[in-house]
Amino acid sequence: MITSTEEDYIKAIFNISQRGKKELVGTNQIASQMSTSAASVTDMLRKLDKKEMIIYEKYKGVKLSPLGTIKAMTLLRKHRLWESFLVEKLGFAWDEVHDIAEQMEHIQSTELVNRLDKYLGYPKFDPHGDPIPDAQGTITIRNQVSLSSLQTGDKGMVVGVKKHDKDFLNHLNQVGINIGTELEIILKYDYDQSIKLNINNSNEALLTAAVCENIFLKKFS
Amino acid sequence: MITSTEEDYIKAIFNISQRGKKELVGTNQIASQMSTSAASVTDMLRKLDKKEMIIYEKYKGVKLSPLGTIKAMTLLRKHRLWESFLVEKLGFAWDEVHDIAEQMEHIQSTELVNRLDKYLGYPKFDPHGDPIPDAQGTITIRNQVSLSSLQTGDKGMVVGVKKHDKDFLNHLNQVGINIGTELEIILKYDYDQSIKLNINNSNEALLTAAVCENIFLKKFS
DNA sequence: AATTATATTTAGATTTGTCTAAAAATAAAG
DNA sequence: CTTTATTTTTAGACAAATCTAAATATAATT
Repeated sequence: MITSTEEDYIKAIFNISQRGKKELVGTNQIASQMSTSAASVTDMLRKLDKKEMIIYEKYKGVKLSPLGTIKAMTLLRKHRLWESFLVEKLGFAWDEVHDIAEQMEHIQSTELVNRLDKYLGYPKFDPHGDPIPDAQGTITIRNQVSLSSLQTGDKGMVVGVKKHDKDFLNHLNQVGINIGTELEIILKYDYDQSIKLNINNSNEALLTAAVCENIFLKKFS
Repeated sequence: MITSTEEDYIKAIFNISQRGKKELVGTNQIASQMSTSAASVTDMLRKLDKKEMIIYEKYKGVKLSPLGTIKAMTLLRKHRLWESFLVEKLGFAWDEVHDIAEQMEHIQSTELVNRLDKYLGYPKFDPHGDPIPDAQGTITIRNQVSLSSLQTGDKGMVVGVKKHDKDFLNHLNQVGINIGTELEIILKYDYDQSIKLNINNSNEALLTAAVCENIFLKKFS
């Protein structure tokens, strides 16, 4: 059996290796991601290595084993399906569901996850636009670009966000940006890469480069 | 904060005190209910006493404090709402949901529970016929009698069961008994109190006294 | 009331996950 | 190619929840 804590480490390793370019993940990276000490991480890496969830080489770093990767995909699947449930069925806002889903993803029952998936109509993306792995662990890749990469005159529709914390999502709510929102770049300032844009053909807004980096769009060709 | 383990102890104490006549619950009772040692129970009782969840007197026994009672009702509410969700929305059978709900009841979020309650239409009883406490902890009492107490000729409708384990519920499935099933006592044998009955005005079945004890009915006057 | 039986608690040890501080290995800089 | 800085691991300790075995308290029985 895998404990809830072990699952959290697997998830952290997966997340870090997704966003970084490097093959191996470092002890300190995991420690800061999980707000714990490097020593605790080392202890856990030993344990996960013995359980064959990771490939671990002292002082070098760590990566998920095939078994660990499957575990990570299952956790991602559960997390994103529960987020979808909370938003679609219970009416939560997209900035309220992360912490609850964080608890629900640890519930052990394959049957439960698969029935939930069916009940939700086999969604391909969660409320933040992240792809939901299917029962086989397969993910639907979408043709998306960062808002940062668009230029003056470009148009597109918001399909996802990179950050999931309350503060960031709340800011988007205030500006009027959501999944499905249509954007048109009125002007991109060379000075600081901030972007003035038109939202759903009505409001205007100015976004900093830091915000733009975290918004994904499907570009209208 | 209350840990998941502490919650399990609170639930056990509540359950034992419900089914027994005595005011105080003993250490050994809790130990056997939770499949653990008496020594572990003593340790935990100290802890729960310090947290003012229980009233504990060495060698005498234990009972829930007002705070502990509220905790127990909340857990019951969560457990039964999740069981309802699993059966009503995800299509699980009533004998498959206990273990999953046992995990889900530990999820911390009052908002989640209340939204779930609303989503389910504020049900008063769960799939086993047990009453679901509302947000204030109030329980709807139902006018029910044990099948054991009925006599030849009596009629009634099944509204609940006392045992929730898979084997027992599976047996009822096989016999054709469910919540809502109508029963008529054809004959109650004096010898061993076993009962021959008619199910939904069609099939016949013979139930032992041990089984009858665990079935609750609303008696037709 | 003394003795036996049962129930409960204490003592001491174990496991899991965590910590701080110190040591060792690797990477970076001169 | 040393020296310095950074990263990682080890050593030792702690809190939570558990265990077994031994001691103590309560209940039951003669």
